[in-house]
Amino acid sequence: MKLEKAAAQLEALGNPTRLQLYRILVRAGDDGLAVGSVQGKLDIPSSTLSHHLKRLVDTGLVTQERQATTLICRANYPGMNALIGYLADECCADATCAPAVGKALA
Amino acid sequence: MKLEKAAAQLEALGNPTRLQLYRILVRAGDDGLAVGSVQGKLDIPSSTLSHHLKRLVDTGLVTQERQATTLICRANYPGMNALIGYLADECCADATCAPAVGKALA
DNA sequence: ACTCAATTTCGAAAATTATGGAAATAGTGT
DNA sequence: ACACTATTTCCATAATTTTCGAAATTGAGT
Repeated sequence: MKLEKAAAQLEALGNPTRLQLYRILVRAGDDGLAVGSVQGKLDIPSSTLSHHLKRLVDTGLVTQERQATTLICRANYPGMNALIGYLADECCADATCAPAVGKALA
Repeated sequence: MKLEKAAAQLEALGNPTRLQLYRILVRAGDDGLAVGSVQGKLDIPSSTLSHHLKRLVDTGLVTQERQATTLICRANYPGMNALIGYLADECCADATCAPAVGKALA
């Protein structure tokens, strides 16, 4: 993973609304969630939500799939895993940070 | 870790210059690096660097320690580990993403 | 073609961030 | 106190991000 891409993903997650949005999608699991359903949970105008969602999609952290008129959104786990891997690599490049990663695994 | 704090840390890392800066500090290891040395590696004005550095310190990703006139900066591994743990927890809350975390461990 | 529902794009205002030169500060030695 | 170096703060400007109402679009059904 290139630094530029990692930075873009980190920036995408580095906004409380978007991080919350991402959390909601993670918790929705493989079924995903329609944009409208997410809007109900976040209670923000649809155009604002659409912009945030686009950011997450553009950076590869969320995928979308059409089902009739609704758009199903899903957290893109491989994308997140790549990011976590990048951070862990950066972090572990010189020091031992296995404990925390181990905790995440458990 | 609270969502707000995680978002602040992610935002701090979500800027190419700051991510690069953090990388440099990680690679410097436990000895840390003086602000001036970092400046030499990044080649940006000192005031700009100081602003970015402050962001990383404020969010708990970097620590500083005075040594005579120079300020030694160090990557704060526990801070990063907590962030990685948070992301992993969010990610793993509903799906299995052990493979990537395992990879980070290896 | 028309209508309805879901979602995005447009356009514009407010807020925040990024950048860096110049001045101020802090620390050490003389 | 003075000089010197390292770093930060002050200040302003440019750029980007956030926000959201209104209009446009997309897709399905009639």
